Amino acid sequence: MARKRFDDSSCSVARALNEVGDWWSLLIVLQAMYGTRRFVDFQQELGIARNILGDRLNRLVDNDVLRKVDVGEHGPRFEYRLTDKGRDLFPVVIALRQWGDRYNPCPDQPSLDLRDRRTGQPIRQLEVLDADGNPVSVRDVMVPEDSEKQEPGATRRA
Amino acid sequence: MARKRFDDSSCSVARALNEVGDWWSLLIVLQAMYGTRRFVDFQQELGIARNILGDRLNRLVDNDVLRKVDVGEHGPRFEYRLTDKGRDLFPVVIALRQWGDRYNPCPDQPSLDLRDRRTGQPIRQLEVLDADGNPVSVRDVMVPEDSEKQEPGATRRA
DNA sequence: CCAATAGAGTTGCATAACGAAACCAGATTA
DNA sequence: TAATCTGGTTTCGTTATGCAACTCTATTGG
Repeated sequence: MARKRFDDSSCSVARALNEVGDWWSLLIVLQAMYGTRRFVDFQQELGIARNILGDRLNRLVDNDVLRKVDVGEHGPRFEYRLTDKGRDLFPVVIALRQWGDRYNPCPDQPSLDLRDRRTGQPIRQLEVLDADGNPVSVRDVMVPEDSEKQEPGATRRA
Repeated sequence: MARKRFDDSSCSVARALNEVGDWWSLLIVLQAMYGTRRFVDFQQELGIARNILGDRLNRLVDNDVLRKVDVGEHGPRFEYRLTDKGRDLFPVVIALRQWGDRYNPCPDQPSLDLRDRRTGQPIRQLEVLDADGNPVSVRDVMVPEDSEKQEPGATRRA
């Protein structure tokens, strides 16, 4: 049977995964953040099969994560560029990178050292904060009583 | 052919996706964060097929994201609980949730209102910050010259 | 004591998704 | 005119996924 989809799920995480939750989509977005824009470049840098790449690019364009731009002055040339929506996946990518660096560091290479281009400062560890700036862990989180109709089980431990 | 794997990829994002990058794993982790612990509960709350659930749970246990605990006082009873590694996926989940809330809000329901249990404060939007606390966007990021051997294309735009 | 029920899976089968390589088509270069 | 480049689509065989049915242990009800 087909993969299950979550377009109509009440859970926004599920809906997000619907768009970028497969094996390749987030890696394509990541590659786009590195500056890759053309079909062949995605194909070579990711080592993805071309049919899959075509399918994923189309889907990302459909979902407004990428924009397909015709830059063909001589011959067919297209570029896939991040939209604002795509660019806003940055925290997701960074969160995954930091998690991967922490728990699955590459044995023979140091972690990628990302820095702010202007200040030269390294990037801080992502933290979930409350409005006052206090760090919030999984266990600290709750859903107010009068708005817990969405997620099954959300009341118990949120 | 089988899905491509990235165990040995130099990219920590790819390695992270290797462990939680499929359709179900992150949703299982999310559900675990809500407090779900038993096989049947995961099955019912997620609507996942039992064989797939079994496979994913095993894989998450293998990867040390979940811990399988035998709580069988009378009859076989197991619980799948988050490890520290699993709990540290919290920022990833929150980042996805905020992205989903922003770009794919549920038409008929408000977004889940997560708050700090103690302070009652809502959770702040995740931001990527540099060491000084300045927000950093995709375009601001770079990789220092002497450490850019890891990711193809990382130099151009990081 | 026997039947029914629950928890935790496993097995079998059909279908959809994936991956590799071949193929196609317009435009450019040699 | 042939070879090449870009951007795909097609074909085909292998996996993965999903559903339903089945297993096995243990508890509960009568």
